Order: sequence, then C-alpha cells, then structure tokens
Amino acid sequence: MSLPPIDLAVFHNNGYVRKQCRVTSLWFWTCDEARETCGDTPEDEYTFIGAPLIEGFEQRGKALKDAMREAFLGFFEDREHTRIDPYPVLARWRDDIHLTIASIADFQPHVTSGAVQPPANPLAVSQPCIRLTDVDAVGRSGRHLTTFEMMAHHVFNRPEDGLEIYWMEQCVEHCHRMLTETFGIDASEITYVENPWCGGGNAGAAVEVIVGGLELATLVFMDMEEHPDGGVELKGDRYRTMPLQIIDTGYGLERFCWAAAGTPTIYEAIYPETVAWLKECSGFESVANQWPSLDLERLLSEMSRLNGIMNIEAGVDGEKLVNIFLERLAQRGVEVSAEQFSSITEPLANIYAIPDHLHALCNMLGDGLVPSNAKAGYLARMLARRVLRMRDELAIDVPLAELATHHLDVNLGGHLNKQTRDGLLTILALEEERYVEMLRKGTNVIQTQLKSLAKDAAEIPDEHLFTMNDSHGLAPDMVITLARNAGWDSVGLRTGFSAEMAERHARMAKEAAKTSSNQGDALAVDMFSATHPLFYDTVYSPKFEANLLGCVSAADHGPDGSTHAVVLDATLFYPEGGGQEGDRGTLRQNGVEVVVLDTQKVGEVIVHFTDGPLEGTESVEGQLDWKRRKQLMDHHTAVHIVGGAARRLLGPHIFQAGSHLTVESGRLDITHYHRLTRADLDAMEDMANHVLSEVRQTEKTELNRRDADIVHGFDLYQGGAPKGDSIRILKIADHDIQACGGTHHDEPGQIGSIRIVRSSAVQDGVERLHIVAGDAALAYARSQDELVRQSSDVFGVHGDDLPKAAARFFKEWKEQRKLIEQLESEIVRLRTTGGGDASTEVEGVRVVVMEIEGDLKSMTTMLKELTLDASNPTLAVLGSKDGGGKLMIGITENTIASERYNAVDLLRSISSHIRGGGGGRPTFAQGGGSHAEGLSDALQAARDELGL
RNA sequence: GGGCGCUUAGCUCAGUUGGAAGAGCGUCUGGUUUGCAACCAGAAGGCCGGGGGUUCAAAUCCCCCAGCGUCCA
Repeated sequence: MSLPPIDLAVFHNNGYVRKQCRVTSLWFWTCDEARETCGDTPEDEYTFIGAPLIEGFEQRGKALKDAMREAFLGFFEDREHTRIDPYPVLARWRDDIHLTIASIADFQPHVTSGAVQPPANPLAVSQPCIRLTDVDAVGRSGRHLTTFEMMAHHVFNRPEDGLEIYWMEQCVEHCHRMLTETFGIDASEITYVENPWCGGGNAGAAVEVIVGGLELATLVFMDMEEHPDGGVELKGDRYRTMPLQIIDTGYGLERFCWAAAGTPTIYEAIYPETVAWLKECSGFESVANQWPSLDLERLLSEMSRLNGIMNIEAGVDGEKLVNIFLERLAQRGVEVSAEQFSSITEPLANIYAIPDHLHALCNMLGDGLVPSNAKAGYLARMLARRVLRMRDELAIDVPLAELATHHLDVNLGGHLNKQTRDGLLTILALEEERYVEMLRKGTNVIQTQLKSLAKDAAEIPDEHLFTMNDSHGLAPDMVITLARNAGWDSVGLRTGFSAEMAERHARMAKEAAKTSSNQGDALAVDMFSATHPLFYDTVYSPKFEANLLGCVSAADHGPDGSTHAVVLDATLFYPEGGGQEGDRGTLRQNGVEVVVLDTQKVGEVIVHFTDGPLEGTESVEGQLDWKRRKQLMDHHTAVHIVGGAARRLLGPHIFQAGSHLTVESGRLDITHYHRLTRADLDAMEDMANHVLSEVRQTEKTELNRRDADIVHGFDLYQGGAPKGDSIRILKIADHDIQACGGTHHDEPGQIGSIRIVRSSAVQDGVERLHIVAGDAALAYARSQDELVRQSSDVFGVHGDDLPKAAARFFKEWKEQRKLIEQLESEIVRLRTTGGGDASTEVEGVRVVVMEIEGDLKSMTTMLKELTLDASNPTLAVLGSKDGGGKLMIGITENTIASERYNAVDLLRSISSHIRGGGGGRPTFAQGGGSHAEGLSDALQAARDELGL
C-alpha cells in the first residue's frame, strides 16, 4: 500500500484543486486553472527574477535575512510556538554526522525516537545548516549554497498519550497563511506537491511548497518507521506507524530572501556587499566593460533561470556545458560568444562562492572547530582552501584572515558562537600559511614528477595527475598552471579529465564502503535485568554485598584467563567506559572466592569476568582492588581538571577528542591548532595543581537531557554524544563541567598532584597530553630519577652534569670515529707502499692482496685510498673476517689495470671459499659469505688466479 | 574511518637495476676588495625517521610502528 492522497480542507477553502503533473506525474494542488505542471520541473522557470514575489522586504544582505527570519519566527510565536535558539552547526550531540544538516537534526536521535523530551512543543527555530554535497555547484548554479538557515516549525505528537498538538491540516494552514498574508505571495503562484519522504529509517507523507518555480519549503509528516512487517511501502522499504508523530518542516531562509529581492542570483540577495567588494578587488567591471553591448544583468538572469530548469548531470565536462548554455541563451535572445561567456561566468562563480564558503567557515570555526586533515576539521580546511584558490584565480591580493574579517563584520554582525575573533583570525592565517606551503611543495613535486616529460609535451600522464591531486593536494588545473610556469609551455588538460577523476574517486569510495566493520557478537546476557550501579552512590567504599543473578561461560569474550561471566543485581565494580578501564577485585560466596579480571557493560547489564564460576542463591561479597580503582579515579578526575586548564589557557576551541585511563597514566586528546610547547604544558600543570588545592568539592548531579542541554550547552559532551535521557554531570567549580559516567573523587585534593609528562601529535589539529596523577605521579618521578641515576653512573658524573657529559662524550665519540677511519687508511697506505709484503708489481700494475681488520665501511675507505690515484694503477683485493667474511676488489679506473682485470670475475672465482657470492661493477666488486675461516684460502686463490 | 604520498647534511631537495652518501643554499677558513656585495679555492657538517625481515650486500625490496602531508567518507 502506498500513501493516500493529501486531501485537506485548507486546499479546498482556498480554491485549490488536485492535479497530476504532466512532467513528473506527481500529484499537486493549485488554484491556477491553467497550470499543468507542479512547478518544480524542467518546464517551470523562475518567475521572480526581476519581479519579486514577496512584498515588503526592501533590505538586502544580513538585514534582509534578519527581517525575514523575524517575520517567520514572529508568525509562529503568535500562534503558540516557542522560539528556541539555534543549535551549533557542529553537531556535537551526534556521533553519526559532523555538521548540522537540517533543523530536525537538532532533535535526532533521542527526541525523534521518543527517549528525550523536546525543548519545547510546538517550537519554531531558524537553524544554520551546512551541507557540502553540492559544494562544486556553489557560485555556478545561481542558487546552491553550502550554508543556509533552515527555518522550521516542529511538532511532536504522541496520540497514544493524548498529546496531539496539530497535524497536516493545521500545518498547511499555517504555511499557507504565512505565505499569502505575512509575505504577500499571490496564491496562484503557490503549488503544493505531494511527494512522500523517507530517510534514516523514518518516513511519512510530505508536501513540497513551490513558489515561482522555486522550492521554498518542505512539510514532512513523519509518522512511520522502517519495519519488515509494515503495511506501507515506500521506495522499496516497508514502514509501519510509530507512536511519535513528528511534523518536520524546512523553509529556506535564503530562498525567501531571494524571492523577495528578485536578484539574478541568490548570492546578490544575501551577500550583496561582499559580491560588490570582490568585484572591485578583482577588477571585474573592466572585464565586463570590454563588451559594452552585452547586457550583463540580462545574461545573469537568464543563466539563473536556465540553471533552475536544467538538470546538470555530474561529470558533464566544461566545454560541452558551455555550448549547451550558449545555445539556450541564443534561443532566449541573448547573443554571447564562448569567450565572453567564460570570461564573465568563471570569475563570477568565484565571486559568488567566496562569501558562501566564508559564511560556512566562520560558522564552523565560530563553534570551536579546529581545522585538521581528518573528520570535521578536514571539511573546514577544504572550504578554506577552496576560498584561497578562488581568491588566487581572481588575483585578489587580500589575506584569508582579512576576507574573514570583512565577512564577520558585514554578514555576521561580528557574531561567533564560541571562538574569539582573534582565535578565528589566527586559525585562518595558519591555514593560509599551510596552503602556501602546499603550493610551494607542489611546485617541487611537479618538477620531479615531470622530469621525464618532454618540455613540448601536450599532456601530462593521467597517473601523475591523479597522484598530484590525491597525495599532494594539487587539483589538475593547478598542476597545469604550475607546469606551464615551470617550462612545460604547451601542456593542457584533456577534456573530460575532471569527470574521470571524480568517477575514479566515487569508485574508490564505493570499494572502501564495502569493507565495512564486522564486530563480533556481544556476550548474551539479555536474560538478566539491568545491574544497579553502586559506584555512583559510594565512591570511597571498596566492599559491597549483592545477589547473584547468574553465571555464564565467558567463552572468548573476557580477558585472558577468564572463564566465567558473573552477573549481580548490583555492583560496585565500574565497567569499562568513558575511557576508564574496568575494575578488578574479588567476589566471595560461601567461602568460594573468584578473581574479577575485568568488568564490562553489555547493554544495561554489568558483567564481571572471573577466573571461576559462582553458583547458588547466597549473597555475594565483592571486594574491589581499591588501589587500582583509586589510581583510575586519580587519573580520570585529573584528566577533567587538565582539560579545563587547557580550555582556559588555550581557548574555547579546546574540545576533548578522546581519552584513555589506565593505572599507569591518563591520556587526553584535545583539539588545538598549534603544537604545544613545554611552557604551555607547564602553565596547564600549574593551573591543574592550583585547582587541587583551591577546589574543595566536586559537584555530581544528574539531569535529564533536555535540561542538561538548556543549562550547560553542548560543551557538556566532551566525551562524545551520550545515549540516554539521563545525564551525569561532573562539575569542578567553574573550572570544568562535563557529562561523564566515570568514577570521580568528591574532593580533588585526594589526587595529591598532577604532572603533564609530555604531549604528542595524534593527527593534525589534535594534541595528546600524557598525564600522571596521585601515586602514578610519584612513581613516574621515581623512575625518572632512576634513569638519571643509572645514566650518570655510566658516565661517572653527577646527575646535574649528565647533559654536559653526554654532549662531550658524543662529540668525542664522533671525533674518534673519524680518527679511526683515518688511521685505518694510513695503515693500508703503510702496508702497501715502500715494499710492504702485501704489495706486488705485475707488469706496471700494483697488485695488493691482503687481509685486514675492519667492517665494510673501513674496507671501502681503504680501497678508495688504494685505487683512486690514476698515476698508480692498482688492483686491490681486500679480505676481512668480519661478519662471516667479506671480500672487496677495486681497480683504478681508466688505467691499464682496469683494461687487464675484471673485479667481478675475480670475485666470483674466489668467493666460494667463504661460501658466499657477490657482484658489482668491473672496477669495483664486493661480496661476503658465511665461512670466515675460508678467507685465507680465498685470498690465496686470488693470488693463484693473478699468478703471484 | 579508508586510500595515496613523503621522511636523506643546518635549510631546500636529488639519489637510475640493491653494490663507494650527492647537489644547491647556508656555515667556517683562505684568496680577491678601502669597505660591502659578488667571485675564486678549500673544509667542516649524515645511525638515509624507528624497529624487524630478505640478501654475501639495503637509503634502495618486504613487514610493523611513528611522524608529516594529502584526497575522500
């Protein structure tokens, strides 16, 4: 069964009738008798360009957005909706997406699943969103954006509990009244298209709201979830009704602005100052003024209209696309040459895209994101590099930080969520430095990669272009530019190459997706009820009593040595989680004691992995390995304190990227854009220890998620997105507040002391702090002392003099190594000159056959000494017993010696005596073997061979 | 999270089939010059990222680790 028609009174009351679209076959509602299409088809052009459909909004840019947003939110506030503040664009509360891609994303997954109450109901919001899927189309299509505000009114109905605020009828009524009354849109321009929606396991009826050929909004009535026995089939999947029935709407703020402004592109409606400024900086006017007869406004308007109705398939190459446009434009009476077309649209695409990208960048960095080479940080870097590249293509000489300053002041009113203005500009200046560095390195890479390529080559081999792009960050057209600058004057890019590369990437991504992770099955303990955690109630108690619920075989789930998995009704044993390792200890029942080797959580059940079984129904007495637990708590609380210190000292972008706590040490990964110096670590260490002495008590509270979000915001979720509705919060004065399920000290002073041992780089933008606290700090200090003691004993100096002594010994060692080399060659010289026993004269050639002490390195030095002098033609055969026997033969090059003898042949004929082989050049051969005792035989064989 | 590339002198980088560790810049010494710059001659400076393996022999081939870079999810 598919969905029934959406037949609402609001349609009939306003004179709308239901029709089927001639082009898309979708059903739609219209009050225009002549209309045959739904409005969103290749035959429906934008009607608002040059003729605004929304009245009463004369502003442009930020002022227009502000007015439009206010009109929308005000309309819904007047109708009992609560206005809520937008969420960050960085989706910290989710672990499946990096960026907020829609207003409903604010409420997924826990509100939409019903586990968590919405912050208000019904509510209205204007949510900044970022979507990077169409990033290539931004600036070119006239309407695509990477960042936009999705205005929305959301309703969460729960009919089973009698909670029904409103559904389709009222929703469409609100929408229609707002469009026609608040925004003064002519009802005949509006069509409502029935087009069911599904995604992410949910589905429902949906209405697309099309005005003047532009989709202004979508109203989704999400009331179904995916289920194999469901009665409704949509796009191949089956769905059934769910208890929570959600109205998910999305109104494109920027599109409303565009429809109100009627500008040729959406960018001129929302970023007019920036567009004008960039045009001025890039000298765009002089380009356009080359052809006074060309009506630029007309060209752009027609371009936008065309873009609106043309479905540009990904991978269509540039030249072909231009021809299509020229043809279509000609049909509309705009005569333009290919040259005019590209010299106007190419810079314009950049001018339009830059403010969009800057907006996304400021929003992301404003939320505290740190650029990186992985995950969300990569998205920011990609945008920054796109801006820099487009800026360079426009030949605009303005630093990235200055572009951002302009954007921040003009389009954001100076507002950033978290990051400071200075922080933002520092980050962007660093990004620009990295970009310049990448280009510089790229030039070098091109020089070497193209070394074998003729200077008059017309094309660069595909493999080189792929490598440059994937491994060195140089897009194909940049490679061409750089190659031309480097002297390959006539290289060009084959048409269709970019499409091929995109295809190749798509193919690689597909293959990578296939190798999905296959996690092992979890231990089956779902027959037990949830274990009550005692460790939150009594932090300092090492003993407890509980009832045995059961004991199953650990199979291969537990650690080495564990045979059974014991489940109790309550436990003091903390299961591994939040980076904190599981507790250990013992369980005793009726005089039977088993050792707990690890504790894990499986669902809501806490499992004790033991070295033996427990049976019967008698109560169990548990005893923690308290020393271990105390140490883990020391490290865990210390990690929070150090994290707080880092945030206070380094800036609001410091976020926990991971942590791990063992008995030996604590590890905290933080996001930061610089490598940390020892001075940074010392400052954090000082502040952390100060907290230990200043803060008497930690505050542990439990809040429901809705209140936690409202009271503390999303910085709370440093440890990742929590799963349930109930959030445990650890507050260390005003120093650090975060959600954490670990075990923590009531009094920070219990830790004793905190040391930050060192920092290391995990990935770009993430710094790892190695921390020791409590007894581990003491143990660390002792082991460091021991290292110094042992090392200074070796040198026989006092510990304080160790660095000086080590430096002196190292220097002397190097000097003496040099000296030994010199002496070795001196020995050879002495033995081979002045009638030494090793040297013989054979018909004008000095022949040296001798055994020496030394390794390959010293042998080669000696051989060099013997055979480099062309005035003394020499054949030298050196042997050493080093490492199973080594043989080396050298002949002075370009002399009678090299004419007469062949080093390789000679070596091969004698190396069998030391059971080895060898090879080399005719004038230099070396080999070795595994039978050093045969060396004298080998040298004798050489003498025989040479007739000595 | 996955793919690819890189790591060699203080710096920027070459290094071919596994067989003697290289260039340019910089530094130092000497020459030239009123002085500077420039030039000439010479010298110093290397655990070829770390650890295993193959081999008579590894900067080079294979495996593991680390760091850096980059593309993509």
